[in-house]
Amino acid sequence: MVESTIPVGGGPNAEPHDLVEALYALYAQVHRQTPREMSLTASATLTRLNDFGPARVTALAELQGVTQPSMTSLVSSLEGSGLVTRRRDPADGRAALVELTEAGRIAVSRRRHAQAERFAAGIARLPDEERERLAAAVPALRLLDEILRGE
Amino acid sequence: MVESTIPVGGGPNAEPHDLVEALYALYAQVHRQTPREMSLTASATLTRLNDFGPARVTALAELQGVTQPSMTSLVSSLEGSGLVTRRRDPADGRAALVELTEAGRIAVSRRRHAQAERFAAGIARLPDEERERLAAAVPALRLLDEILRGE
DNA sequence: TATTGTTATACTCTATAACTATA
DNA sequence: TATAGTTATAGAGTATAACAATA
Repeated sequence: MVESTIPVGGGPNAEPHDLVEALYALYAQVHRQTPREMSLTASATLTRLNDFGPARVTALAELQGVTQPSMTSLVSSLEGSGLVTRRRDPADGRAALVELTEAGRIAVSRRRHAQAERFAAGIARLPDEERERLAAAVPALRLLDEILRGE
Repeated sequence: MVESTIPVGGGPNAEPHDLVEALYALYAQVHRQTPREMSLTASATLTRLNDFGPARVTALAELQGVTQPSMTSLVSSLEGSGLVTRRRDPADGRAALVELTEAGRIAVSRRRHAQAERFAAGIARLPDEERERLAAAVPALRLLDEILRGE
């Protein structure tokens, strides 16, 4: 069994299985308690555009793990809502650069605000020690995401 | 801005929104990279039935954050696949008790195994220090889930 | 009447296949 | 030919509304 032969690391009982289950449960909780104004892919795409600037449809599709046609459809929808714009890439006439509008930036900020508020309440109720461990693990969570994306 | 006024805790830059986004991104990634024999709700429902035994449609719907008709539809589909059975609750003629079959238990076990395997490969590539921090945060993730559930 | 569950219907998200435009 | 993107179409998952059966 993989669960019992590949320990996560320093934790006495923590195994990949435990981490997956914990993430699973917490993710489901987050998903349920966050107002669903838009899909996970939509908000992740807006966040990406906000943090890293304009990107091509193909790049966004790959980053979010959806197909090109799906991303085209999403971008069209976001464009219709005024959250992003499309413009031609001057360097390549085939490519479309997707860029966040001011309304898009506001939407990202508001969503972050709402999530932070919702979760800050729960996080505040954690024992100090656990809260610190959680904060310390955030970079590892991001790194793991990158690793899994790259493979 | 909430992001700058409500720190998670000991981390220098970690904020609630960082944690939420890291969780979202990471779980979405894991979910995408796990063979999609079934939906998130479906596997969560099977896992629940596996770990806690038979349950009513209403209870399952609430736990997964979907409507009763959606859960009815899912249960019918799982029943068609032979993963669960429906039976009448002897104590209440209106209620249907949903129960995992042997095939269902095998499916849960196999999915857990596949996720752990996929995840373990990524975890193994983390620097030792980050891997240890991740393992140390597992109890906090669980605790946070409980807190958010209870609120 | 209230509760449990189902059926009917529609909308959103995503996928595959076929197509257009540019390199 | 290969790449970037779109259009066309279909399937899965979920929601709301209306209904049936039981308490």
